[in-house]
Amino acid sequence: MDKVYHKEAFERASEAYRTAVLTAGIEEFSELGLEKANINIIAKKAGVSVGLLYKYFDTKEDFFFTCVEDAMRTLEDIIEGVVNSNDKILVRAEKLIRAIQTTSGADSKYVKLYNEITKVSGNDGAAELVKKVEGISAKTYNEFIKRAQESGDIRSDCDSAMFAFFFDTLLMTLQFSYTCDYYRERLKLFCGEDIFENDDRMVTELLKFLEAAFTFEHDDIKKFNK
Amino acid sequence: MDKVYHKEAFERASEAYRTAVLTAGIEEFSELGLEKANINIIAKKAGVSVGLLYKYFDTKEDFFFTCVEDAMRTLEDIIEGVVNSNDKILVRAEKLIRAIQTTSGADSKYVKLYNEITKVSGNDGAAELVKKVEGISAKTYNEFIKRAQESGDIRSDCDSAMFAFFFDTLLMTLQFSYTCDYYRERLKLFCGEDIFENDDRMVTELLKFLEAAFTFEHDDIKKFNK
DNA sequence: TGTAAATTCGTGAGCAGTCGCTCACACCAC
DNA sequence: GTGGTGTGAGCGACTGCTCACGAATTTACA
Repeated sequence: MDKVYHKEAFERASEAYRTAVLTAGIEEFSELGLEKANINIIAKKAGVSVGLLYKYFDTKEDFFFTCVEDAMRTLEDIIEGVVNSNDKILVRAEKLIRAIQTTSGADSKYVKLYNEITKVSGNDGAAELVKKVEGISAKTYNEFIKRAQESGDIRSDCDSAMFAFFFDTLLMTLQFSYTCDYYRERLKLFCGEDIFENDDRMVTELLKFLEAAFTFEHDDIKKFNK
Repeated sequence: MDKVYHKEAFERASEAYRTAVLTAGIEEFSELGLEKANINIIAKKAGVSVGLLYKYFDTKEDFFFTCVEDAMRTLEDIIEGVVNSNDKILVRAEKLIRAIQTTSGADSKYVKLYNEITKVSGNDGAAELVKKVEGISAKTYNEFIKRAQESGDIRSDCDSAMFAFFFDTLLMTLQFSYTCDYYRERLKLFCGEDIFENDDRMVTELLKFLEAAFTFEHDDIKKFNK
C-alpha cells in the first residue's frame, strides 16, 4: 500500500550518504521547489555524483518525494512532540500555535517543503502525498473532536470531520503564513508589519476565535438573547 | 505606484489580439503554472507569433503577471458581484461559500491561477502581487468587522484585523479545496469523497463555525456556565 | 494629395543556455 | 568472475528569447 519512491540501493547505502543526500535535497527543494531545483547542484552539495543519485532514485520526482517523506516525518516529530497528552483542544491549539511560531525559524525548510507539496500538479501523485502528509492530523483531529463532544468539552451540534477540517485549515495556513513568501506578505497585509514580533497577539486572538467556534452551539444564541 | 507588467505595444494592440493572448495565457498558466507553461505553445494557441508576444511583454514572468491581474479582476467580479449590499457577515459568508462552490466549475481556471500566485518565489514579486490580489478583501473585511462591532452584530472583544485574517483564510482555502489538486484531495481525506456532491453540508457547518466564532465573547463562557 | 521616409506590426527559424539523465569506466568485496 | 558501488563528462531534449526580414501603417513634407 505505502508506495516507496527510492530504489533498493538507497537502503543499502551508508547512513552518512543517505543523510547527506536527503539534507541537500531538502535544502534545495524547499528553497527552489521541485521544478527549479537542479539535480546536478544537489549532487554537488551532497558531495556525491549525479550517477549515484540515479542509482538511488529513478527520477528527480522520486527523489523529491523521498525528501518530502523525510521532512514530513521530522516536522511531525517537532509538532506532535509538543502536543502529546490528553490536553483539551484549546491547550492543544495554543501549543500548536507556539510550536508553529518557533518552527518558522531554524526549521523553516521543512515547512517550506510542506508548502511545495501543495504545488505538485498531476493528481496521481497528489492523492498519495496527501494521505502521507495530512492523513495523521485528519484522523487525529476528527477522533479528538468526537471524544471531546462525548465528554461535553466541545459543542455537540457540529460535524466533527468538518470542524477538524476548519481547525487544520487555520493551522496549516498559519504555518505557511510564518514561513512562505506569499503567505508572509498576506499576513503582513492583514495584520501589519509587526505581527511577526508580537507572537502573543496571534495566540490570544486565534484562541478566542477557536474557543467560541468550538464551544457555543447554534441554539445558544436564542438562550443568550443575542 | 501600480506596476504595469506589459509594454506599450500591448495597449495599442487590437482587442482581439489582447483577449486571444490573455485567454491562452490564463489557460496554460492556470493548468501548468509559471514554470512549466511553454511560451511557444501559448503563442501557438493564441494564434500569434512568439516574436509578437515579446513585443507585448519583456519576459515570461511579466506576461504571467499580466494574466494574473486580468484573471483576478474577473474572479473579483464574480465573487464580489455576489456579495454587494450591507448584508450581515453570515449572510455574506453564505453567499461567498456558494459562489465559491459554483466557481469551481467553469471558472476554475481563475481560481487555479490564484493558487499559482502563492507559489511564486522571490519576495520582490510576492509583495507586489499580494497587495493586488488580497488588498481589497483585507481592507473590506477589516472595516466590515469594525462597523459590525460598533452596531453590536459581532463580538466586541476581538481584534478586527486578526479576525478578518481568519475569515479570509477559511474562505481562501475553501476556494482551493474546491478546485486545486492537492487541496481537493485534502478535503476528501477530511470529509469523505461525497463532500463535493453535498454543498449544503459545507455551507451549514462552516456557517455554524463562523457564527459562533464571531458572536460569542470570551466572558460569555462564565455567564453561560460552560 | 501623392509619395518618400520612418515607425510599428507581425513572423518564425533558430541561437544559446539549461538540465535531467545515461553510460562507459574504475574500483572494491567476496 | 560476478555483482555491487561510485564517478562525471557529456548527450539530447527542451525552451526562453532574439533578430533579420517583410508587410502594413503612420508621419513629413512639397
